[in-house]
This record gives sequence, C-alpha cells and structure tokens, in this order.
Amino acid sequence: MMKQRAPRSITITDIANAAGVSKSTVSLVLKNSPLIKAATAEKVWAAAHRLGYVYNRGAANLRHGSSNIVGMIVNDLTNPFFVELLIGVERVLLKSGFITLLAHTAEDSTIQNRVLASMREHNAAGIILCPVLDSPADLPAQISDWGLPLVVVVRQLGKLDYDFVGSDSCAGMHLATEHLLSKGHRKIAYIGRRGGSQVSRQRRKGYLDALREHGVDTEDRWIIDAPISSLGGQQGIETLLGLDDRPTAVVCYNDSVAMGVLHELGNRGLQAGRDIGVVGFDDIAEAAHTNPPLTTMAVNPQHQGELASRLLLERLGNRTAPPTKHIIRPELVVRATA
Amino acid sequence: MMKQRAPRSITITDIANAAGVSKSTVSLVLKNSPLIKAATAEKVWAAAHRLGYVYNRGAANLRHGSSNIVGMIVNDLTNPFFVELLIGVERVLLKSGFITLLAHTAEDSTIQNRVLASMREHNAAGIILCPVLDSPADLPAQISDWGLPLVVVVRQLGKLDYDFVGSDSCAGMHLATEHLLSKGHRKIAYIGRRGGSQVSRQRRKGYLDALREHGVDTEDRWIIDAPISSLGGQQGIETLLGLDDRPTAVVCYNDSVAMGVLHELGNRGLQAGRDIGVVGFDDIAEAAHTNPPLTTMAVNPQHQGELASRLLLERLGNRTAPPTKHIIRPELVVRATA
DNA sequence: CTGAAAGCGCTTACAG
DNA sequence: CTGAAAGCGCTTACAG
Repeated sequence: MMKQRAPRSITITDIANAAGVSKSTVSLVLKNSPLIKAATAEKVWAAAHRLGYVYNRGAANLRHGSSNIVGMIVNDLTNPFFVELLIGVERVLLKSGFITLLAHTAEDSTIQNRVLASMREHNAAGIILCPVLDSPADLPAQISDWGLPLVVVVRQLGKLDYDFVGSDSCAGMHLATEHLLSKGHRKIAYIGRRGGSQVSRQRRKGYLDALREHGVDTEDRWIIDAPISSLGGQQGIETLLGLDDRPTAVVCYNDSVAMGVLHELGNRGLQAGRDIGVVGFDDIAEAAHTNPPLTTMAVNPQHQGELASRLLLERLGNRTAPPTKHIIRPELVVRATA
Repeated sequence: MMKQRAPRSITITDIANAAGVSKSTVSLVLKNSPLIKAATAEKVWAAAHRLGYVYNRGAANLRHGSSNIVGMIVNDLTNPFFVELLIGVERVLLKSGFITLLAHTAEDSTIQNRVLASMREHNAAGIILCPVLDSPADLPAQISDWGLPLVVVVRQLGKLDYDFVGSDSCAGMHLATEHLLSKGHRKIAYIGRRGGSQVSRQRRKGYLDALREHGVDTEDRWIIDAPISSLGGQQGIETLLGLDDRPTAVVCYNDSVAMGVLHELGNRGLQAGRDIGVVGFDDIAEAAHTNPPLTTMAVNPQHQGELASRLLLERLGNRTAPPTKHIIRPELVVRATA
C-alpha cells in the first residue's frame, strides 16, 4: 500500500480543462442538468472518471448555503432502546441522501452544549435531539432561533411547540399496571426514578392512576427510586424482596430495569412470572430473549427513529408549518414474566 | 418560539465592519493568534458576541484543505460490543476537537461503499472502519490510496499493513477452552460461524488448538455453525441438547451468542454452570448481569475504541510512519457459568 | 501589529 | 445549449 501525502485533489476546473468545456458546464453535468447536451455530458463524465474526481460537498454546501449533514444527539447509547432509535434514524436519513453526525452525551449537559455548538458550526441541515435529563425547557426554542430545524425525540421539554416523536408513558404504564391487576395482583410495586424528568413522572403517574382507578392501594415503600439501568433494577428488587410485606408484582420503568430485576431474581432462585410478576417498558429486541422472556410495553424504537427522520425531512421542506407530534401508544406484549 | 427562515448569517466581514478592523485581523483573533494586540482582540470578540457570530467550519475547512470530521463505520450496532467501541471512539475524538460522522452498515457492503464515498466527499480527516464481513482484502489499501487516513478495528482484512486495533481471537478462545478443560470438562462444544471471517476462523482455531494440545477429542457435530447473535446461540444450544451424546460445556463465539444459550437453557429449566459449562467472548457490560453471570473473555471494547481514535490522531500527525497494531490479549473473567 | 489581495471548490444568475 | 463572472466564508502569504 502506498502511503502518501494527499495530492492536490481533482476539481471541476481540472475536468473542465480535460473535457474542453467550462467549469459551469461541468457543474451542470455533475448534477445531471437537462440543459446539457448528452454528448457534452458524456465527455465530461468520462473526464471525471478518468481523473478520479471526488465531489467536494463542503465547497458546494458553502456556495449554496445548505448541507446534507444531520446531527443526531443521543443521551445514552448504553440503553439498546436508543441504539434501535439511532438505527431507524440513520436508515431513512441515508436513504434520503443525508449523513448522520452522531454525538453521545452520556447524560452530560456540558457535552450536549458543546456538541450542539459544533453541529451549528458544521452548518448541519437539522438536528434530532434526545435531550439530556436536565436540559432547560427553552432549549428547543433556542435551537430553533439559531435557524436550525429540530425534532426532539423521547423526552419532552417544556411545552410541545416543536416537532416531537415519543411515546405515551402514562398510558403505557397504565396498561402495564392493569395487566398485572387483571392477573389478580393487588400488591404491585414500581421501580424507576422518583423525581426528575417528565417521562419519569408520566410513567409513575400511569402506574398510580391505574391502581387508584381500580381501588387498589399501594405502599410508599413499594415505589422504589432507582437508577434507570439494569443495576438499578437489581437494587430495586433487592430492596423489595427485603420487605416483610412483599409485593407480588413489579412494574419497571423500562426493559433495562426489568432485565436487572430478572437477573437478581434468578440469582435468588426465584422466577419471574411464577414467583413474582414483572413487566417492562420499551420492548427492546432483547426483551424477547430474556430468561424468562419479558412481558413489556412495545413502543417500537426503530419506528420512532424513522418517524423522527421523516419529520425532520418534512421540516426541511417547510420551515413554517405548525409542529407535528407523534405520540406512540404503547402496546402490551405478553410473554412469560406476567 | 419564533420560526423563521434562517437569516443571512453573520460572517467575519460583519465583525470586521463592526469592530473597525479587517477580515484578516478578525480571523487571526478567532484563532487566538498572539500576533494581535490584546485591546484589538477584545474589541473583536466583543463584536463577535454582540452579533451572535457562528464560526463556519466548512468554509475554514475548504480554505485550509482539512477537516475535523472523522468517519466511523460500524457493521452491527445491534451488538453491544460495537456500541461500547463507538462510545470509546467518540469520547476521545470529542475531547480532541473532532466530531464523529457515524454510519451503520448492517453488514451490507453496498451501504459500506456508499458511506465511504460519502465520507470522502465530506472530506473526512480520517476513517475508523469496522468492515463488513465480505469486504475485499484490498479495501484498506484503496482507502489509503484515496489519501484518507484509516484505522481498521476488530476485523482484519488481508495482510496487516495498516493501523489496526483488535483482539487476539485465537489466544482468547484457547484460554476459554483451557478454562473449561481445567474444570474437568472433556466434551466441549463450540457455537459460532464455521466459515467466513478471519475472526471466525481464529476463534475456532483457538478452541481446536486447545483441545488438541490437551489430547482431547471433539466431535464434528459439536461444532455448530450458527449466526452470531442471541438467536444463533439459542439455536446452537438447542441442536446440542438434541444430541444423544451431549457435550458438558460450550464455548461461544461471543457474549451475544452466549446470552442466547443462557436464555434457552433457562427455558428448559437447565442452569449454566451447574448443568452445563458456558463461556462467552468480549465481556460486554451485560455479561456481568446475565442470569447466571457469564464467564467470558474480556477484550475491553471501550478501550479498543479509545485506542483506535488515538491511533488515528497519531496518523493524522504523521502520514508516513509505519502502521501500528494493537492486539488486545483477552483475559479470562470467571463468573458463574463455568 | 494590521490590512489588501488572492484563492479553497463549488454554484448561480446572466449573457449569448 | 454553453461560458464568463461573481461570490459563499474563510485563511494565508505578503506588505508595510
């Protein structure tokens, strides 16, 4: 393999000279303009290939003041939910001729700000943002004021006056809890974040509402404040099992938490579905392959990713249309844990 | 929130006018050149902030013929191994002022080619590539010939005459198999791809070598050809359990496969570690939280990602240095499954 | 210490 | 149907 300093690259001027036409003509040919005579176009293409021409998208972007780069900002790639979301986003973007500038904030708002600034400097065509937990409510407005088309995913920030794709956490948890209720459970615990984000509050609210509507009491001790992760699930179920008045079922903030619960149950020789009911939220791909397979609420993250990209693409076409919201209604997927 | 057409953006010319200096001076100030008098610099910064200036990195890149975009091409984000790798890559790149253009090929070489071309058009500073399975052996040479600095990760392609970060699959599987041997197992199966990539062959070779060296026979039927996924693991162990002469342990191509095995075992009321030995490969984060916790070979994907970025950064600084290879030696992590 | 000028590689009116 | 010219926002010698 030859390693070498990148030689001065071939430009449309080189092609123009080689083909005996003007730069303008070359430019027109490259974008398949119908203005150009077929014979001329052929000559130009031939020269371009012969010279090994590579289109310089940066230069073109500078000239016409736009770009085909979309910034995707994700807070937690450690959670498969967001990976599936990303895959959905990437797929439709690529198909539409866009390319994805990815940033992972790891729930750190300093990184989020830095990354946003960087995407702005790179003149991104638009942003798909899954904001970090403590994002200011006016972040969407701010980004819009920069002139950057934006779609927010998963986590709502303040009032929904921007394009948004997410799921109905409250309705989902309501359904999940009712499923447990319908299976005869009356002592139903919850593992998730107590305070914090809208999503957290909505999910807990769905759980609480369902219990109340069915006249079922809950113990405050059964509502566990734990990190949103497999580890959080482990700790949560550990606490619950240590109680003298144990719940018979538990609804988990999401599948990651539920997987932690399943794991800890397994450690203790207990089995979800037989010894204790467990339901998750998200229906990530692994949920079908846990042990035992997880009953959960499907929100189709990949589809949400696709929706988000399409929304952004539409927004690119019409900057002044009123904002669109896609709120996925979660669907119960009954497997073995409840 | 005000939605509006992006107004003509503020440029250094605007700042120059506002601050009463020349464009050249503004440019120098923006890059903190020591040439400029402090008082002048201050005046310029003030004007820049007042006007809400945003640096146009594309224009700068065009002018000085470089960029701070690094292309990262990943074949399977569905496998947490690659996500951890990506996180490592992203972290050091961001810290060094670079930004990651991500592409997910989903093991499709058409997408890989398209994405490579796109990154070239975007004038990426360099590429970190985890190639799809059927990539041509001369792909690294080709990319280098384009003048694009490259580091290949995980999967070696042809001869190693390029920067590379990966792990020693053969040694790793050798260790994994010896661990099982040391636990008294003599009937040891393997679940992975039979043909295919270098990595596949190396892993199988490590397994076979270890058995041979210890004078232990294997049955051809115990070497299962299965997809590299949780599902593949399920299918593999299903086949093995259906045999009249069952193995007592199984070494898995990677943790995803092992997790499938664990799951299927659970379905049948069997327990890894007690009823059958299981060892994985990669030590992804979940491996510590499977049920039971997975014994596996640690190769620290996040660290590999960091190494890859650093290698690329070094390569950017010196295009002619001889290629560097980092081959991680896998380490046995004994947990509960063997 | 600062400014005038040229140019990175492209596109876009405008002529003809 | 094609070409000459201007310009996107920046940086880089070169003067002074």
